[in-house]
Amino acid sequence: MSDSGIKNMEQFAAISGISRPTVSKYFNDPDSVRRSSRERIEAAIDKYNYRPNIYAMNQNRAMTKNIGIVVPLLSDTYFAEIARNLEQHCIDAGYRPTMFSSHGDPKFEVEILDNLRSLKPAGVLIAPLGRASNRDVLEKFCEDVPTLIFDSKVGEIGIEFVGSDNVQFARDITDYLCRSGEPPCFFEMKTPANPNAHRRRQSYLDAMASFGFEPQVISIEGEGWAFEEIGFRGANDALARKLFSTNTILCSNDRLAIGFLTACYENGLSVGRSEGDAIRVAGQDGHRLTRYTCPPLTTVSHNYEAVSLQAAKALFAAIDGEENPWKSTRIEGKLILRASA
Amino acid sequence: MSDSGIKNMEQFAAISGISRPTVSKYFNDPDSVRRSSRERIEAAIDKYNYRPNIYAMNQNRAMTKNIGIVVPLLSDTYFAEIARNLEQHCIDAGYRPTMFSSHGDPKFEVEILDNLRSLKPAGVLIAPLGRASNRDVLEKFCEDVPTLIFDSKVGEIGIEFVGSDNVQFARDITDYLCRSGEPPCFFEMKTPANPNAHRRRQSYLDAMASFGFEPQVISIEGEGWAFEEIGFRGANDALARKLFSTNTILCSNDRLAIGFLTACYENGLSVGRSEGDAIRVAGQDGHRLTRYTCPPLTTVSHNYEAVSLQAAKALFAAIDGEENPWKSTRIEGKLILRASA
DNA sequence: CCATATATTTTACGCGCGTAAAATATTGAT
DNA sequence: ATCAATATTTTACGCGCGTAAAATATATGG
Repeated sequence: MSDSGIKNMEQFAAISGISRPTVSKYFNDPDSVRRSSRERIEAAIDKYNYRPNIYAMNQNRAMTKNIGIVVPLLSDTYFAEIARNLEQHCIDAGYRPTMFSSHGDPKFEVEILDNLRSLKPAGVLIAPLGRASNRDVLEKFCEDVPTLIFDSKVGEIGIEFVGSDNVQFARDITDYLCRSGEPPCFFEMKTPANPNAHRRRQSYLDAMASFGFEPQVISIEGEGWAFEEIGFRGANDALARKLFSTNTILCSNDRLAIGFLTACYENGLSVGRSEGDAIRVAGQDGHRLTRYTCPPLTTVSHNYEAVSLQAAKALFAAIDGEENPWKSTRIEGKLILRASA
Repeated sequence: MSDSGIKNMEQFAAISGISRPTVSKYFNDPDSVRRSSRERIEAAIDKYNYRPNIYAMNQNRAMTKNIGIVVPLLSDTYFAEIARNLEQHCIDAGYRPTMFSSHGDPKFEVEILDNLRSLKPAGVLIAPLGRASNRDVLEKFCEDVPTLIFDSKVGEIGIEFVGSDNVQFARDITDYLCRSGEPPCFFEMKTPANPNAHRRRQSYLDAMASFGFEPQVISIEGEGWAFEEIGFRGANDALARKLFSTNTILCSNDRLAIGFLTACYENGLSVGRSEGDAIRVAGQDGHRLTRYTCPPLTTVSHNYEAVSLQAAKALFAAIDGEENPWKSTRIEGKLILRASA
């Protein structure tokens, strides 16, 4: 019964006994028509299952109800999780979200922005690739479309920036590791895709300095987004070369840490904070699988819900015309203590 | 310079010295206009960066170039991976894919199909939730829109079914486990969301019978898609109750196996196929992180590329008008031997 | 070079809906 | 009941493009 013979709003309006423009108003905001009209329209909708043609709706409208959600990599559970949260917030607010993944490639990112323009979105939520992003394209896009950048800050552009407080992440976990055992070294990619990695490293250095400990940073080779593999190889290599001056490793992120744990396992190093353990390993991000590594990984978790809610609300406010000065909102993470450190 | 004053195809056509309908033809198929026209149009595109209004393009067209890709859960790396592959195939074939996640909830699945109708897609690729899917809605949708169901078969509906050969998965790994040590028991969820789980169990039973071994199936409680947690709890419980009559565990899928490994770790059971190891654990799916579990997990991997390619090609053929009888294509997986078994 | 077949472009019209402005209905106070 | 003020509906027009049919250009064969 999905096609009940009603082809357009004209016919639907005729059958429900209301003028077409009133029906049009109803679909844009059910509360903008008289109660009696609304009831008649809704009865007719139930009866004939009519939906307006979405293309005709949007073609002559300055701004649609579409919102684009762009992340660097949907197969990364962190981004999948936050994208899911954002999607729900958009739906709840009456928007039509569409998700896009840059697949770790700046060319795709540019292409997505290009396609997004033609969708005439009311707004866009984007987690840029970071270092690899085309800043000019992104900046131009922000000028043309209400855009909120989250996760990785790329200049002071867009409505505002919302992300995690990576300084606090690294400070708190460094603090914890120093108090509970040997001071950690910092294990990271030499050329990380994501600028947050730099903040975490710097915060680690600052924390170590404030405690009066000598810091050590191990920067490993590797390009791309296969962090587990990069961490695994890097750890194997560093272990073979006995690079570590401490038994405690703070990884720049959880996925590197997962690779690190595998290297420890294959090198016969027992990971943990107990007497007989050889090494302590911690991560950062609160990756969903860190609970199930062996041993479970000590980490700092993003506050997914707070980040996505803040990002969504700020975008909606901007769409509604609120003019606020650019700002950066950084949300604290939560230390999660597990057996690995 | 994105807005160069050109507002519509009329103006663009005038400037490039070609009639508007010819320009329209060009955008629908650049090869359908004379070479000289094409070159002039492309020069003008470069110069003025004009793009047709996507809504106006689609509102008066029987069929769009949109393709919907629907998966049960985008945060599950298996679906994220296969969705990514499908997306690329659609783009390569000149379609505009849009990804949707049912978030494990049949209500969302129905809602997505409902929204999809109004997008007037040329076709849809859907991995249904499975057991929980609303079959009537899905069947009706398949009648109205060219739809290809993949991963989980739900009746003989849609263009064809494309998925992995789960019978072969379980047979081959059971075979391997029997030959290389004690025959395995089968560890699964009692009420799995995905019908493939049943095929795997049955195939395990058949394989065991053919070898003349006594099968054992451990079916654990748990609802939803948090498979690692369900596997972890189920394994803890089963280990405590000493339910296993063998030292070899074949898990119904990798995510259950990841939880199982964690339980082994926390119970002090060393997992592996070496002399001193207490237990062997294997999974099925080829989850991307199984390489980095401790120990790395023996599994059967989906042939992601073959599944997605077959699904995409079949859909495109149907969109192009090819009428083929419904069929089921099941693609073999590849045994991946690692340290866990 | 001409006639015919074919490829390409142009003419002409309509799709389904948004929206300003005009017309009408409703409300509230007197 | 009356009248202004306000809420709601209707009139009237146009958005940007797809597409069938008509007109024209190009290719082919003799």
